[in-house]
Amino acid sequence: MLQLIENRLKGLSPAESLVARWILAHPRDAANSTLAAVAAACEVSEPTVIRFCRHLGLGGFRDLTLRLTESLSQPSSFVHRDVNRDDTIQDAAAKVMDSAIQTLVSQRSLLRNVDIGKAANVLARARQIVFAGIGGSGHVSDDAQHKFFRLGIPCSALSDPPSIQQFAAIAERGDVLVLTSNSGQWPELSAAASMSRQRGASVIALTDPTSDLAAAADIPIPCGSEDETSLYTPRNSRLSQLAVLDVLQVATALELGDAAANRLRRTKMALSGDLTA
Amino acid sequence: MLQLIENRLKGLSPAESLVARWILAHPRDAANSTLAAVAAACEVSEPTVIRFCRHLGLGGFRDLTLRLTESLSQPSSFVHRDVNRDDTIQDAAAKVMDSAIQTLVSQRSLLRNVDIGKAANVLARARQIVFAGIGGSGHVSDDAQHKFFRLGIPCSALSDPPSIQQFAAIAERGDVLVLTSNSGQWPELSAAASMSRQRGASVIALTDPTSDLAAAADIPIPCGSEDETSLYTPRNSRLSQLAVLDVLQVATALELGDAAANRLRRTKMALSGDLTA
DNA sequence: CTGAAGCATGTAGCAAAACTACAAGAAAAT
DNA sequence: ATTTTCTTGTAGTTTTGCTACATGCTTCAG
Repeated sequence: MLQLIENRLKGLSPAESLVARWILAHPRDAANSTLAAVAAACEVSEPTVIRFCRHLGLGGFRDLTLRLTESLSQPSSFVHRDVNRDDTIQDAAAKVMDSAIQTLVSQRSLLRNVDIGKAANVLARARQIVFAGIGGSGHVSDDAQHKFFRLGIPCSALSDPPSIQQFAAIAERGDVLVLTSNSGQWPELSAAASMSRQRGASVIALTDPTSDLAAAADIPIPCGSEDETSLYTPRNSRLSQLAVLDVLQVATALELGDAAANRLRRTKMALSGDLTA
Repeated sequence: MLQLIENRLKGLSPAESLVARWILAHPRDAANSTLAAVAAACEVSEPTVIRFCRHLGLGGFRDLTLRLTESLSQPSSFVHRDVNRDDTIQDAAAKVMDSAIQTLVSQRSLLRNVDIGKAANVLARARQIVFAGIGGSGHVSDDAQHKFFRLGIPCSALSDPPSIQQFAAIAERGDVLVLTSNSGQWPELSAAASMSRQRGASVIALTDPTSDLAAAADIPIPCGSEDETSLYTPRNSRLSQLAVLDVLQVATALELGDAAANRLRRTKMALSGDLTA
């Protein structure tokens, strides 16, 4: 959470960044204060504080205090520190692993406020699922397709804008489009989301909750909106995306019940050769 | 916190113990609800809920929600428990995330005994790097190729046995073959590793350290050897593989020094449009 | 240089939420 | 049976978070 605030710092207006800096300096106080107290301490008005919360993708001030206490209580053993050129190889390795772990830990708490059941419900009834993403997110989509087809649902994965737009043009009611994007700022993806919805398909978006894409989707799922600033930091958000898609797959399997369980069992057996016997 | 409530249970009046039991049964709901909602759910009056809070030594209802989110986010050390069909969607989601985190935590300690520097050294001097894997590991290879090319090293990714064997047949000194396999038991991969080495190429294998493939490689890197037994457990080892490849990429970048740093910087700028200006 | 448009910020008011005071009823003690 | 005490709910008060609107600043076209 604090990490998230720090990353967003430069994108905020003067008054709001005042709030951000005060919270970063007194996180413990902020978590236990009232809206009025925080506004007074920052010497800004109350609505400014609320607007600050909204810019972070939170529901309001109440949400902020909850998230703050949450992140303050988390173990700090895997806090992320950037790799720099003077690190030894072993230090760098530990840092990269730590940041990966930290990413998943934050994603875990992000998911607490998401209605996974709603997404699972839609996915379970899908006529077909199309996973789509550009660049690195394309590989995430491939992975998802490779995982969901085992539930017996027709699946495909698209990773270039022309294909994605073509699909949007022929999407039908019952189709589910799952879009993955780190920033959520590619206009092509938002356009595909809008057109698909217009044609009656459902759109799930794994992306920054404040992005255009999230706004264009039926079911936005906040995902890995963290930093990615440092030169040597890998794109950890894809790990979040993969893990969230795992969550969705498991949730969908539970929703589908025995039928899905049997298919999963048979796919496992296929690999160990038990089916041929 | 939940423990504390349980201890105090018998010392409470009837109406208050109603509240206590409801909170113990629905801690997550309680943390996100309002006083009125909790009172309604327990079928008691609002002051009763407040009195309950005071009996616990808390300041009020506000305090209760804070403390609850706090203790709920204290990850139960992310120990892995299998998802089963009776889990609620939210429970299943937490379990999936926990198992993903646990996988990375163990991978982190596995890496402590691996000479990353040796692998980075080989990679940094490579004429070309070929990433190869079958099935799910194929996507991991794609991701790696998509990441390493930014260092300026010629890279490709192969994900089917025929292609992999063809590459092994023409591998040369200076080429590096990075094989990824969960079990390390596909004979095709071990054969490709042996032939590549025989022809003077280096072979790095991300796999089970006791496997045939690990034995056939120059530099084996233990990776995600955990079992993936349960029906609903995702293949977490691929998260380990991705993270380890991140580590290798960062290590290689550090080994290459300024040249790689500049290339990384330019690839970042390309995305934000700064190069065209 | 002027005026319009858009953005940032604050003021005032509102609805809800949390909390308090008090009273009614039940159980226990005299 | 009467008083006392303890438990619980009702009604009211204060606080809190939030929204609608207005003001002022910046930016940019003409």
